[in-house]
Amino acid sequence: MSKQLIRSCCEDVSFIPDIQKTLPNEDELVDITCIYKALSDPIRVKILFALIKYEICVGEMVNLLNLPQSHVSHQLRVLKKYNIVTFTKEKKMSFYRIKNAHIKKLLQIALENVQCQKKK
Amino acid sequence: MSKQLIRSCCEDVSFIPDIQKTLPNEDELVDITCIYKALSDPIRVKILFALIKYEICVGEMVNLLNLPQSHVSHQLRVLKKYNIVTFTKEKKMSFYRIKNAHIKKLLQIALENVQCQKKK
DNA sequence: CAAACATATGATAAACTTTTCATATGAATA
DNA sequence: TATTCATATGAAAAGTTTATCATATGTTTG
Repeated sequence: MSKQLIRSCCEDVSFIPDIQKTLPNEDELVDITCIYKALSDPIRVKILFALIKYEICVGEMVNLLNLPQSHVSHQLRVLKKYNIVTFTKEKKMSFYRIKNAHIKKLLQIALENVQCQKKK
Repeated sequence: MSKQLIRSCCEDVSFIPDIQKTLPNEDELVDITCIYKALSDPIRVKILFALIKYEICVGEMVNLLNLPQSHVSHQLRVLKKYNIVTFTKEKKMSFYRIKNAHIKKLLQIALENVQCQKKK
């Protein structure tokens, strides 16, 4: 399934220009990193797995996670800042959901990887 | 394409038991978080994008990234610790590669997301 | 329009990460 | 076997993130 990798070694002919061509540009790298940073906390990941099938208000997340309300709000702030979630206000409440299908896919693949590794 | 989300609100009937059933368990959550933590630094992400098509020795990464060798080694240590990369020793050198296809997919999807968002 | 409620924000201490320099390890070659 | 070279490790300063408390904002209902 996986293609043969080219070997780039500091002693041989340099592949560095070829490698450079395959890399995302600096802005893209930073943006990619921000997505992963948003996903690198267990509370935020728990919130996100909950949001795969449900649209949830902050009070309900507080009940689900058993954490102080301000802590939940701060975590949601990180997720908003990095464009991972969005929300709708309705009555006094804010209902959060995952912003797009890529994010759901990232969650699903990481879970698959973890479950796969466990088997070995 | 995306199914309708169920709305869970702290004022109505509680969906919390249903939500709990959909969540990964605590160990899985931590392991998932570790993958994202490993990917949440621009230098590590740059190394990983390079490793998608190439198997690269430490010295060559130093040339590619223009960073002190010890810095590159420390970053590789993080990637090894979280099971993102593996390596083969040959002569004096260590050649690194991405551990599995899930990791490559995570990189590809985050890049797609970033490129998609930019268009909007 | 005042009280109550849901959510957001700010400040701060504690915990963790990143980066650097110096140095250790261990393999290969002279 | 001594030297050189490639990589890894350790310690420490600087920077970042998380968790908490207190409080602010803004909407709704009495």
